Amino acid sequence: MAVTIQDVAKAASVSVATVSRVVNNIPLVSEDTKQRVLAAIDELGYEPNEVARSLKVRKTKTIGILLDDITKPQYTSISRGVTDACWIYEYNVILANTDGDIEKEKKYLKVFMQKQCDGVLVVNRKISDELATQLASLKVPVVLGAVSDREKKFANVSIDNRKASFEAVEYLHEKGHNDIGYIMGNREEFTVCADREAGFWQAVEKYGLNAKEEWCIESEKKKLTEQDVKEGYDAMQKILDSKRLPTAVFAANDEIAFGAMTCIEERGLKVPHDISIIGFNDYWLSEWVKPQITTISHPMYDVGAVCARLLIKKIEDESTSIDAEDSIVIPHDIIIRQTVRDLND
Amino acid sequence: MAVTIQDVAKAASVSVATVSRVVNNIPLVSEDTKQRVLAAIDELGYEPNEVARSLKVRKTKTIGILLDDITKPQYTSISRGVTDACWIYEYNVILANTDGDIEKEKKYLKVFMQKQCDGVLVVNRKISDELATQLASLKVPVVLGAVSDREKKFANVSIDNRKASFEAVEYLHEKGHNDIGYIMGNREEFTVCADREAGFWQAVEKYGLNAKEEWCIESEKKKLTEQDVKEGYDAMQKILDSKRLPTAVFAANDEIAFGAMTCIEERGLKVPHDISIIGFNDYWLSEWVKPQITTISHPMYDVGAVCARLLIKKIEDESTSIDAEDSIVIPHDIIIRQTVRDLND
DNA sequence: ATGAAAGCGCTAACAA
DNA sequence: TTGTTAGCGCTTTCAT
Repeated sequence: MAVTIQDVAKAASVSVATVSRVVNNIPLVSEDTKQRVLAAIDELGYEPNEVARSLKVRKTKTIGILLDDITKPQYTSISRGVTDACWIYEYNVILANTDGDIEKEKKYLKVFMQKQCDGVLVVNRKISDELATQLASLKVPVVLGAVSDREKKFANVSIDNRKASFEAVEYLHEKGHNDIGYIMGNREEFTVCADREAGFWQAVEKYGLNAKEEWCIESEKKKLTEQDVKEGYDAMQKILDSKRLPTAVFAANDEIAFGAMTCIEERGLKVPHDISIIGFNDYWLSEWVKPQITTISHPMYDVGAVCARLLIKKIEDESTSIDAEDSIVIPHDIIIRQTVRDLND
Repeated sequence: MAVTIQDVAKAASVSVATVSRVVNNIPLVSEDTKQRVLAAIDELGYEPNEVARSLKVRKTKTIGILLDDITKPQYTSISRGVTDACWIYEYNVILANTDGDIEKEKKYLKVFMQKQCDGVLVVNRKISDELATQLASLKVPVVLGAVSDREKKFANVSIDNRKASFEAVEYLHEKGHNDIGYIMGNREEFTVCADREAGFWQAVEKYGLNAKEEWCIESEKKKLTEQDVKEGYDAMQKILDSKRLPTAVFAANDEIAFGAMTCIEERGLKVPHDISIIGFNDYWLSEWVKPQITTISHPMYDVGAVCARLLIKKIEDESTSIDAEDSIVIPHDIIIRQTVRDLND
């Protein structure tokens, strides 16, 4: 049987109220009794029972995080950012992998509520309408990480994917590329892909680029578990089968870019001599493969940390405004390495 | 104000005890009242307050997991295995990244206890004596994942690292390699490295191999955040600077192997023609780089899942035996690919 | 400055 | 089969 506040009170010959005061650093306790209580706490090895405290104060100092799959590098970094920020504010995080399965999402959300989480973070490939409905019905703050809902009802923190990919294509254009393609994840399933695709087409239009249909491959894949590298490899096969080739291809992420490059080399072509590649996310691998991949940075750790901070702020401010006005945009960068050839030379 | 069991009782015109019975599926409730209660629950949207329940039953159905850094691929997979297993048994996991910092470890352990976690999982590069002391003083079950403590006091689940690396070297020997080296993580800081090194020397001794001192590089690095690839690259530089070269090098993990291979190629040598490489862990990358890396599989997902299962078993069995008798060994395999040359041909 | 006491939402004897 | 009631360990008025 663990030692309780009662035991401490008895040992220090004070009331439980007094012990509670010293534990919570509430003034109004004479230095003398405070020391007596502290001594008793120390001697008995008393640890406050957070469960009892939570029940009383109706706050658990824990947040739930709904995550597609922590195994995907992007999500891993985000989760690290989240836990680090929570560590600072003394919150705990309950982790839930859902694989984008709405049933799991609902179940976990229910658990979060039963466990009286103070808020929930969602880091998903996309926010389905059904999930949005669920989230809207919660009585605690919600923040989305690296994703946004269709209706923009929830606060989210993310980079500007549309703008970033616009800039990537603009960069390609500056380097003299006018025949370009892309390899994208499934637009319906991955919100970031829809955004990145939009930016792509926006740049194509603005600069009058030539993006033939057979150079633009959108993945069918729905599941997150399939290997992105393989996907990039397969997509590039298709692109290389077309009669004319693009001079550059924009990949939705670096793993896809890597797979695409592998395919290109296997077919006896050279990157960037024959085809230029630009990736996305700046995965550590990109610096180590040959040639090093030119890409867009995506500071996921920051996304996670800012996410958590925003959520905690909402929790503690009791500001019930669960709308996108609080959304935060994290800056990105273009990382120039070796996979884009300058055609102007 | 959330709806409580009281509200439901009132709405269904029964006592709270009855409501509690139907919520917890305790028989002895007439079908008739049961339906009335269920209807009331449904209508009011009642969700049981787990915090109150936990306080009463002295079980929280949550476990704490102390993790070095979830960002490292090995640990990521383990954590996924853990959460998946917990999902099945309806446990929740509170995640703590400690970076191997004893202060953080102590702090988090304290939090785990205050939150009344039912058990704790430790997935660290090593169990320091101080951490072992802390763990031993807990009144809840402890299980170690992919690591063991010096005194083997705690149950752990892991592959047999010593045996696996013995087999790796044995394989090298079978292929005609007698001049071999290794690139290892710091033995003091990483328990697996100490084990893998032991297996290495055991094989060297058994087969009378030649493992020159300058071919055996042990990393100085203490921090987990430094890039393994870079480490492998730098270590290989040193090896290639020696007067005579080994015919094969055993790398402590695939990232190190990859870095080493990069270095070898940059110096104008070929893998496996000039130097063979064998890695460890079977990281996804190994199948995609050229040449594909021969390696030892390390099913971390399984380690995590089994870990969690064992911990939950201990929790629910109330079996207070916190000793290594419960330890579980996960099987490994050697994955033959393209980086080991057969010198017998 | 300190204590008494009510109660957070739930479970589990015990009674009826 | 159902209800009454006493806590679980803590915080927080309200008295003193």
